[in-house]
Amino acid sequence: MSCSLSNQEKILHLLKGLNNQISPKFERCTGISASRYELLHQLYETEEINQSNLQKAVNIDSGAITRHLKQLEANGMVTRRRNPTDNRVIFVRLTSEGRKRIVGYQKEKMSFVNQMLHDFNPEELESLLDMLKRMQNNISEY
Amino acid sequence: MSCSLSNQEKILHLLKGLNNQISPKFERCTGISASRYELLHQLYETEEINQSNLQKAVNIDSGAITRHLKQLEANGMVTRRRNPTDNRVIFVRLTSEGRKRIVGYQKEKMSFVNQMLHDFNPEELESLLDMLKRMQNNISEY
DNA sequence: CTATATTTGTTGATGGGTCAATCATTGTTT
DNA sequence: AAACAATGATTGACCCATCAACAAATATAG
Repeated sequence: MSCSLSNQEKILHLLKGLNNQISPKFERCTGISASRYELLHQLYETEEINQSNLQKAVNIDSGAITRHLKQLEANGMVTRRRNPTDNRVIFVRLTSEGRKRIVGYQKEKMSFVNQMLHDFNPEELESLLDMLKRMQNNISEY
Repeated sequence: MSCSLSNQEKILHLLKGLNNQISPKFERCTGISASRYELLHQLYETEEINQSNLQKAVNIDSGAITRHLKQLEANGMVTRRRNPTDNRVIFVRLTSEGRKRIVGYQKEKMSFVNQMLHDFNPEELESLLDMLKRMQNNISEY
């Protein structure tokens, strides 16, 4: 990119490019997409959860949540059942197969993220975390 | 996301979530997608350029470059012509209409990015830039 | 009790990226 | 000159997100 860009513009450009690199490399490294991984990870930590809360945790569209879960269900990684006391709600849980598979994904994911941040010290990690949160907060208000 | 995540994992989650927020909001704010904007901006700064160099500047797949340019061409924003001395190469330039429109996009884009980073001081901007570059470099080697 | 509002989840359409295969053209090697 | 390699661009397939519309169920207001 041209030198005529401000730092703010460069930051935007880098965020976009970084994400475009992360997506396919994460999937190649771990064998699963980032959103699928997050869904499974959330289910690993919570015995059972409804789709609405999963959606809030993973932070993507509810339509996308449904599609992911349907495919994970077809793959035998999760099960879904309707809440008998509120038929709007669908509960989701990991199958034992899913519980087994998440362990390998976690290792690969840690490997990937540690590589990405291998030369960051703890202060930098805290600082980066803070800045990312602030940016997210700043554009939430848009 | 659960408190059981390390800072590295939180950073990855935030990067992903941030980008998912930036994409639609950038487009809503400016009226054009981020990649289209970058393509047009690159053409604004260079009288004429081939697609291969555009692809390097904007950092997306050459197939995506072709698709974007074909639509921009259909919209009357750019023109494309084959290099008479090397028939593999296609040159692209902004039309006068495109040149006119980019100005408005630039203003809106600056508005968007200034909002996103409104509470960052110059040291933080430099620091963030440096960290994003290092992450990009770290995963390039993956 | 009825009407209205809200919530949860589903589906279709769309846009944007990657991956891979392909074609045409040019460059390099033998 | 011919064979092979590399380059630039195109296209198809696929994945993933958003947006919007919708249906069913529950909650709330009157």
